[in-house]
Amino acid sequence: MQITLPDGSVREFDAGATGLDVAESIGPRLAAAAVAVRFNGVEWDLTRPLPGDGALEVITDSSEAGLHVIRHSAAHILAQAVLDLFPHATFAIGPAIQDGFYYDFAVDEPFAPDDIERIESRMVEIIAEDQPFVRGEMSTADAREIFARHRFKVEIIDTVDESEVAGGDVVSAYRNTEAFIDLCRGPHLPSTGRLKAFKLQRVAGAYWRGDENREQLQRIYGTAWDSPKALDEYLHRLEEAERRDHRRLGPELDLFSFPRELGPGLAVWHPKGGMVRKQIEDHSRRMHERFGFEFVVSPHLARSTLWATSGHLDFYTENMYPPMEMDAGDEYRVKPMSCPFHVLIYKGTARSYRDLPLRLSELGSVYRYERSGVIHGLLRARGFTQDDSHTFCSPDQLGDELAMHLEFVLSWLRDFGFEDFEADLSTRPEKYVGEVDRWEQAERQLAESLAAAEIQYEVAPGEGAFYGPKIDIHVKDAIGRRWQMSTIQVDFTLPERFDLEYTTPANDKGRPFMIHSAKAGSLERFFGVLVEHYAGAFPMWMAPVQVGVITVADRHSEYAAHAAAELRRAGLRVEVDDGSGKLGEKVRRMITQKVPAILVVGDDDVEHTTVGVRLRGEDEQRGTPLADAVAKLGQLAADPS
RNA sequence: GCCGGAGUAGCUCAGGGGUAGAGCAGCUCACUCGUAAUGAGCAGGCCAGGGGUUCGAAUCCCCUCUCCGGCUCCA
Repeated sequence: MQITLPDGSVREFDAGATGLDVAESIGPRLAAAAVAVRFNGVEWDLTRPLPGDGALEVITDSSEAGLHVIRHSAAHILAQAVLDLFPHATFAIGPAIQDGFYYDFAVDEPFAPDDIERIESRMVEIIAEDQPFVRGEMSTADAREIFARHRFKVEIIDTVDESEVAGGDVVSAYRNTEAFIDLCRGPHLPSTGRLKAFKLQRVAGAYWRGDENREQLQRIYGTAWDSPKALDEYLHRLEEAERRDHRRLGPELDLFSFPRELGPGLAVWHPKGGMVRKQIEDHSRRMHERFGFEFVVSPHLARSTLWATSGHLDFYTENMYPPMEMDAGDEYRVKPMSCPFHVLIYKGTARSYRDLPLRLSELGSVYRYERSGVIHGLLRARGFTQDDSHTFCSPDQLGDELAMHLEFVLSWLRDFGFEDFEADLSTRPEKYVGEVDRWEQAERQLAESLAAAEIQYEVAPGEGAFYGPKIDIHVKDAIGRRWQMSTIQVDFTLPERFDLEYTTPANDKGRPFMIHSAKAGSLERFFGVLVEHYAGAFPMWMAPVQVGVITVADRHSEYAAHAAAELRRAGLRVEVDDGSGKLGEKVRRMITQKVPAILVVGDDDVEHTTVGVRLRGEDEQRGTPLADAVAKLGQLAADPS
């Protein structure tokens, strides 16, 4: 048979040749790294005979697809180990995921930490035995018999049966011992011995099929890589992420805290964190002003009837704090969003097309009753402040407005050191409100604005909110993690619900579009991500203390105060340490507090009106004239505007 | 909310039925020093909260709260 290789060449192989045979014919190194192949676009086991002529690509162990194969195989070995050690256990599903894999089990008793060690040891034995993964196909009827004891597998077989896919009554399974077989589409490693680096990480509860009304299973998470080195690097990345964790750096750098007395998810910002927040807020206001927004302010409470009109009581109640009964029949709710207030500002006057677009912006503090298990530091709090804006525009303005909002968001994110963006365009879901042609206009114009901004994006069909399509912008942080903060959403509902109108040039009544947009998302989450992105070492313009002045000895205090005054006059935030500690200790404190610029003053400096300058990550420069240092630091501390 | 783990000084942690320990941070004193930890002393705790078992509980048991890892959800 004839196999076309990735380089376009065609080679002749005997019937029944496998992907491994083809890989070996190309070269031994490739064959050693191969974990599977892609045959005519379909992933295929390395040792499975190829069915005839076709194009073949080799999937190597370090590629994304290869790691997927490795992790999926690791999941099978995990299941085998668990079924060996826990005869009453039954297994559900075990996919490969980002960086690893998991498998879900139903067991009599939840796994204990030392169970995980035993399971890991058993996996090591299975790997040492180098059992082959043997693929087989069977009818769903036979599969039902083989897996009769495993109720979740039977349920999976049932859904295969119900599906309309061609050949839907045949399933594949992989067997690596007489005792262990698992339903699986594949492909897998040729044998268990090819799993070279894995580690079980933790156990957690997880609902069967992700449905909280169904049985909760025990999920074991693990990670697997193509080599011990890659595994080590991954574990190091995890440690690095832990070191940057904003919940750890927050208290260390005295930025914020979550006093128990306040309740879960409610933070207080300390002076240092508050100073950084002020920089973010100031920048937000500058940017909003530049992009043509006006500033509004709304209260934290409103009558429940407002939330009934807006629809929040229908679709958002479980996230709202319970009502406060005032006088008879007068009930209030704390706001979970600012939109209805801005809508009322729009509605406060008869609007003409000449008023549009009307762009309203607010740093609006909102409170959402998040379920206790989901709270996560500043990244998911119960009280937070959104840099919220609502733009009201006519249909013909929508395209330009969306493009402007996207430009705003991208420019905002770049100012905070994010360069790598991806967007999701979420389109009309099954349950939606509004007219289809408005949806289509909005979706088309969102897509056009993304294309114009040259942002890579994916369409998430049906993932839009019921009230309109949206763009979510994801950024990649310094250690490669993705965060979603900014969002641009078109809304058809609120203008309807509040019956918003404007008078058109033809003296008709038009209904405006409404665009919700948050650039930072919430100041809390944005700040939390920034802390982790910068590992607490904020760029100078944001740093709570921009310059630390340190004395060599007590007799330099007066000169240090003079230098500090000069720096403050230049607009810099300065902290002086003229304590009696040793110089090294004082420098160390400034460095661990991530102060970006350190000035040291001693005898020479007093004599020559100079300072020793030490910038973050650079060597010290002694004898810099004070005036030069002030000028230079002033420049370095300039904000992005 | 659910499953699992954990709460001992401001922080990081040791102790594990017989009356509370270290390092760092803090305070005081000495030292006056040129770029990542000077020395000594002092102070600091209802061992998360409540209930139980016991002659005796930080320690064992039960309940609650909070935090951590997930599930679900999300700015």
